[in-house]
Amino acid sequence: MRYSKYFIPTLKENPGEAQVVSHRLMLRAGMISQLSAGIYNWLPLGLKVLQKVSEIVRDELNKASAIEILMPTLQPVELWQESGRYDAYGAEMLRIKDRNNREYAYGPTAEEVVTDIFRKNIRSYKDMPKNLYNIQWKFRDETRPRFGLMRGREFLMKDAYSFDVDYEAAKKSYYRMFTAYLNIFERMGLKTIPMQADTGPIGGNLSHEFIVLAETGESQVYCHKDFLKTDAPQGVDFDSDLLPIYEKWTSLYAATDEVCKEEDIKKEDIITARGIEVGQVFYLGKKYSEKLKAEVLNDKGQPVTVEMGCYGIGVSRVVPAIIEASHDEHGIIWPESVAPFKAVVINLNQGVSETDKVSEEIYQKLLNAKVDVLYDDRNERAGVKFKDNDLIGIPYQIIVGKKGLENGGVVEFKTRKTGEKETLSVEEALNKIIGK
RNA sequence: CGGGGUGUAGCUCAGCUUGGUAGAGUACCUGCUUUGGGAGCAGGGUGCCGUAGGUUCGAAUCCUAUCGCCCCGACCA
Repeated sequence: MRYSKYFIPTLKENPGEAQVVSHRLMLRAGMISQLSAGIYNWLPLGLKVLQKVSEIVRDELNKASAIEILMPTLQPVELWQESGRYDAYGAEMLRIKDRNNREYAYGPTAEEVVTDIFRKNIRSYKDMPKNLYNIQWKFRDETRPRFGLMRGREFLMKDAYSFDVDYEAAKKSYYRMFTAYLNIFERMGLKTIPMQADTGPIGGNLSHEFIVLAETGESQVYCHKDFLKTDAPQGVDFDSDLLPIYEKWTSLYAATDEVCKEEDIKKEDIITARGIEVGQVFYLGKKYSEKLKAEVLNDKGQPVTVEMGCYGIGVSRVVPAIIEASHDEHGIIWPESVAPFKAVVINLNQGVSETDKVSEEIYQKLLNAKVDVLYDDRNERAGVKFKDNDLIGIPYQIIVGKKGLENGGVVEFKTRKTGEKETLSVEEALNKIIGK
């Protein structure tokens, strides 16, 4: 992509409305712009990151045998009346009437709709288990939206729902999602810790919040220090017994400020940190299947009400969470897996035939190698280009300048994360990118 | 929803106390110079001073209402 033909409206100054670092940086990097309270436009750079995050979620869920569907944003309120949540959900649910005065909800979540899909299509235990998910815009009419996308009213959420014939099977579904979540966040370059969460009226202990550790996180969390050196499992066979993985990750202490106990957090090896919740897994039992009569016949030919679980990831919230966990005073530092571009070619002397020629050549070779590359071909001074590119945080910069070309035909290879600059030949610089 | 703040140029903000021609920096446009860390000089204002009433000879400024946005709290992916 040529920067001169693209659309990245960066800001030199901090917008007044943004207080938290991720919000400020997303606005300044031209990723998003605010349309209304808690409602944002996704500009090209922001959209690319959102898509990369979505793709990782999708890929890992598919590996765990979840099946993607797409449910509408608008849901007839009759389903909510049937589940009993029409009144319970309150003012957070945005209600809309159509021209025939029929009432709809802009879905804040989709238990009712997905259960309806299940009950209308699945009749036998032989067709179980099933895990259906979608990545769809949700709306919750928060009384006070804040922190940019971290707590907007409209947000992109991945919500998965498992259906099993009995509790034992439901637990296995839970472990599958639990394990998939470890992999998902690891791939995004995030240090995430599952923490025991409140299960409310359902009871039991099968609910975990996935908390990203970030110095500027919104809430105080406590966890065993060994979590810092625990890596997500690799190459998991999702048909195997996942209980050991689950136990490994839940045996160590981890709790948010809301649920922790005074005596626990004072123990040795427990560290204090800041965190952001990016996902939650939850065993639902028969809460919705009972109300909505989602039943199948078991192997004895008897009808049983199915066991459900729900599993959310705030996809649009993950983006600022990554920024909170990965930035410096110059701007964003994207982990490679979610970066809007893998590399940027910065031509410091646009219009000078030699630098134009070499920059163009590097750009074309990277394109040919299927590298998602940005070419900063703007007619701007070097300083502007350095500042903008550090701000938008693309992992690798290949800097092409007159000086280097005259001085042995070299370019600079800069790693955004470390700030390290290496002087390399064009060939070497290309290999650094293509080889990765 | 309780408490506080704020709305003036694309952005950051001054002007309001004490009413009298709409401002600065930056961005943007033109020209010349410059060209490796947000350049210099010269020229250009792009504005329903959130909106609606009111007071006044005269309102960005005072009064009333209303809307938007931000922050703290309660609440939450």
